[in-house]
Amino acid sequence: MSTYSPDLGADSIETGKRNPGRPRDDARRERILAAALEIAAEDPARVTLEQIANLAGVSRTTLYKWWDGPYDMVLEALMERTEWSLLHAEGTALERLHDQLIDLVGIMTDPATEGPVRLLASGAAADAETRSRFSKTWLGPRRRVAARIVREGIANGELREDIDVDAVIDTIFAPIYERAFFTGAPLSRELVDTLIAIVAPGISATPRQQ
Amino acid sequence: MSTYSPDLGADSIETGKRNPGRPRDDARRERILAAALEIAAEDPARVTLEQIANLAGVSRTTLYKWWDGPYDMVLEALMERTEWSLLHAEGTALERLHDQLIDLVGIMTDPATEGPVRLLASGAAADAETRSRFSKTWLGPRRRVAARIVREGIANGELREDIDVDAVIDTIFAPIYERAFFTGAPLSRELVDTLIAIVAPGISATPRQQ
DNA sequence: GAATATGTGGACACGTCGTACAGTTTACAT
DNA sequence: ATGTAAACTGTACGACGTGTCCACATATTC
Repeated sequence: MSTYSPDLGADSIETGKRNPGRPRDDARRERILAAALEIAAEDPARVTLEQIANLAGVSRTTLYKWWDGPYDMVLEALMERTEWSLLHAEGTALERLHDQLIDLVGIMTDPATEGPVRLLASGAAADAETRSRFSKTWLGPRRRVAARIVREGIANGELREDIDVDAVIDTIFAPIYERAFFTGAPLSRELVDTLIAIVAPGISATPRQQ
Repeated sequence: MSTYSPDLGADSIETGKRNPGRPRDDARRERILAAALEIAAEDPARVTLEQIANLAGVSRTTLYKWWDGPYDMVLEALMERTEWSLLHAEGTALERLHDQLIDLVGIMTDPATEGPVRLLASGAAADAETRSRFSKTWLGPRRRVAARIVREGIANGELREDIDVDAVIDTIFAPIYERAFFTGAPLSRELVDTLIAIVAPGISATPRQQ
């Protein structure tokens, strides 16, 4: 039900008015999200409402009030801790795509975020509704940044005009996910270099000859 | 524990001897695998030992004897029904890779196999041991076929000598899986064409100019 | 103090899991 | 025929997570 819940029960900034009743304890909320993320990082199989409630020192009932379930909590927690990866740097389109891939490799390599993302992906693969949630919330923002980079590259003549933006993004991002989720093959900066090198000639307006 | 169990309890071909005791009922085994696959296709959330046992008209105890759990059964059943996709056709390396991609799209589009593969992928993303099982049993054979095609392409001068075979395979296969499992974006022959077109200039020995 | 919303803790029925065990069925061997 | 061995059945059990309910305590506003 809740997706983000930014400042529920807290002051309404515009009106300066408070809702009647006991306000939501924000420290509690953060403890809960931290607990969910920590358990997801250590052992995805142990991500359960009971375990999260225990680790956060909170009643299980409270979790039901604010979240749909463990998936919901991990998604919300992860989003807050990976906002940094949505900033885009300077340079050519290929360089900026390269940087974004490096960020993704960083997330999938960091023990604190690797497990949680795996858990989310697992849910997405299994259930259609969860899949659209994962797609919208996790993949969406990243794909939008990449799409913007590609379109700017097309506009300034660096990239070909006739490329399929979505397919290009798939081509460079999907291998990272496949390795992390399915093959278990290592992720590295070299891999990112290689992926970009494979795709570059096919999307550059003036393909390099060699 | 069991991965394939080809002819346990049946005649040992070499010796012509039978193990003592009641032989395994093969019809029963097939009913069980069919049931597992059918439920996985219809509703992955309902893939449970009890449901499979009921649909197959079999005792739950029997399932424990031969398989580790539902995952095991679906994997075994799916492998038997997708053997056809491991045959490789004729043509240039790019054409053969194209055909293999089409086969994969076929599997991920067929309602009978789409759900099961999703279930397997979901388990792989969540658990390390399951991941290596999925990688070895499902992805492995497909990647080996693709790797062979790429290496032959290199050998006969169609493809560049300095390409990273694994990375190339990732680049064209991973987008199919990402769409099926995560974004929910449609799979089509056109997508396969597009993917090949993006990668082709980067791996061809004599890149096409346009 | 009254009203209101958050948070607690215990209880319940439900479903799945993994294991155990006694009993039956089906084959082979003598 | 009788015995042996392994497949298969049916049932039961404890453990665990889920989802929901309810009475009660706590914090804040009006």
